[in-house]
Amino acid sequence: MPELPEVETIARGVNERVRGERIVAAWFGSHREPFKTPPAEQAEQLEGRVLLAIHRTGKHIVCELGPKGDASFAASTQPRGVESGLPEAQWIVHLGMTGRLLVTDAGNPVAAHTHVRLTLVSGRELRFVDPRRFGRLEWRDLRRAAPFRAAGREPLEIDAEAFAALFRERKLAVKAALLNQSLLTGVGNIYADESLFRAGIRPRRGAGRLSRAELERLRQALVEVLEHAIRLGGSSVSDYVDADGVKGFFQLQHCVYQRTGQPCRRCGTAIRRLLVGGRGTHYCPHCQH
DNA sequence: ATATGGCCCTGGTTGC
DNA sequence: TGCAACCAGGGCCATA
Repeated sequence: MPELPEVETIARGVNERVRGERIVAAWFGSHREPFKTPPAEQAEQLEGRVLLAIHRTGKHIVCELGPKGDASFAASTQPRGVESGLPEAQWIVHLGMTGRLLVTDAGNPVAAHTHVRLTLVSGRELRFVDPRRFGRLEWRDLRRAAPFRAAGREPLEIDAEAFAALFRERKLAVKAALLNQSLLTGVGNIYADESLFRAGIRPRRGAGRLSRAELERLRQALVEVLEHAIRLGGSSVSDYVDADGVKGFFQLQHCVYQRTGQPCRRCGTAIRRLLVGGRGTHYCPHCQH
């Protein structure tokens, strides 16, 4: 399930590969996809624009797009990477649980559940594949709307004071608070469990009942876990792969996530599993208090 | 206002 | 061996 480190890895990979390329054709295959913008409008708008940059905000991939140009003409006259200028629109991709954004040669076989194919000047394609269709695709015209902003704060940027304020007075479990995207953006089930383990805090503790020291431990644990995972290319559980189809390696570092019954790496106690806010939750009963 | 639980959707795993 | 029930959970929505 792509969370902040996986989305960061994918956004970086896609950016390196397609930045500066012009989209010459856009194909949207499924009309059952919960598109935030009608698929026909997205396809029509994407065609002819240059991908200026691709980056991550929370769990969202934001593609910055230049003004419309003549796709067929541009193909032969615009060297790759020379385009500049301010973005005129954004294409927002949320991968949901099983979404993938892949860069591939146009001739390569099209995987099942491929919902979008963007043909690029170079002959390659940017493809959106999502078996469970929990992903979301949105078009934003920057001439009429503000740039995309996630509701919650970035865990890698928030300072100790603001972090503590997010949890103050809250009655819900600290794990549920970590997963709430309107508080923090980008944290999902894996990194919530792993950061709580690293901070030594039980997932069912009330968010508002944590001491200031515990909250600061949690914030630091979150930063360390997320940055470590980014360095390793994310966690490959289920079928996650990056823009090149390469797996990440952080799953090998997991201390608690999906390790129910296995010995804690620190103390040897069997890892326990329970349900918090309807999500499978893993913790060490000895190391976490 | 905050918090909770159901729903969507498919593939992999489990159980009979 | 085969097939059905079950589980995975991010975000959104209705409800308390």
